[in-house]
Amino acid sequence: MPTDADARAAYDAYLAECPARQLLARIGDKWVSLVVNALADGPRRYGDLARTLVSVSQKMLTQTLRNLERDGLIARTVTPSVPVRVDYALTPLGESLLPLMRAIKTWAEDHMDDVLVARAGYDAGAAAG
Amino acid sequence: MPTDADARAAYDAYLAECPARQLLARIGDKWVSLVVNALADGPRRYGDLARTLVSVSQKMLTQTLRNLERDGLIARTVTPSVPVRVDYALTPLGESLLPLMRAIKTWAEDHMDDVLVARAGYDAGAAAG
DNA sequence: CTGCATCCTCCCCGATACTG
DNA sequence: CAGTATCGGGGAGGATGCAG
Repeated sequence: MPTDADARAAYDAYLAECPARQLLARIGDKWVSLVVNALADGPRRYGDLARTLVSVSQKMLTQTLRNLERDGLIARTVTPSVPVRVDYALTPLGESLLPLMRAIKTWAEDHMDDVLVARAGYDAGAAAG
Repeated sequence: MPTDADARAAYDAYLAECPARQLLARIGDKWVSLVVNALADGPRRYGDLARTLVSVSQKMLTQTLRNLERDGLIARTVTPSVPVRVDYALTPLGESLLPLMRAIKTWAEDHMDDVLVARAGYDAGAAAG
């Protein structure tokens, strides 16, 4: 009768369904925030995004775009010319995320210095003994 | 002259310093949000947190707490009794994070259903061809 | 130009055992 | 009670090659 394991499984299941956790898992992803921000000003082509997010690998960019498309946050438009042209744009749902991203940016700009100071102090203390 | 590699390194360095990215990396961490929420109502003991976040391993809980302490978001208080008692509490800086967490939760509750619908539709379309 | 498949590496995290 | 140290599996992610 592994009550412990049961409780853990139940909690894991709960976490997997928790909307806030799902959202955090999404936007916490390294490339998601960057892609969303890159699309904030309007649609962009795949290659354009790749050039903007210089250090993203092709694999991760595609994977990120697919996930965002799957979640209805961005729309993918294929223009069957030669060569093919693909545009990505924020959907209304994706745009509704922008204020939240701005709030996050604002907090970061307001308080990240404090965090850095705390971090430096903690490391100094650890180094000193 | 690998201009490409240079650009990537520069961009990586930029990202590493970007406050918003640092914040996202923090709160995007699976256990950080849960610990912060668990401490929102007041100080808690280590064992108490472990029991609340049922499925967290000792290692990850300690690691998460250390990181949050290092960043000045939570305070660690040791009471040298026998056995030792350790309390964790949000600092003012950590508390300033709560409105942001609430905003995230709000967005999630307002829009996560849409995301789930989009996801189901996408998967259905993929399955159907 | 856009994107998928494969291989391969690294590191995150869980499990376990031990300490003050 | 509150950690630290160590080992090993698994998954994330980069590099490369190929396709439409």
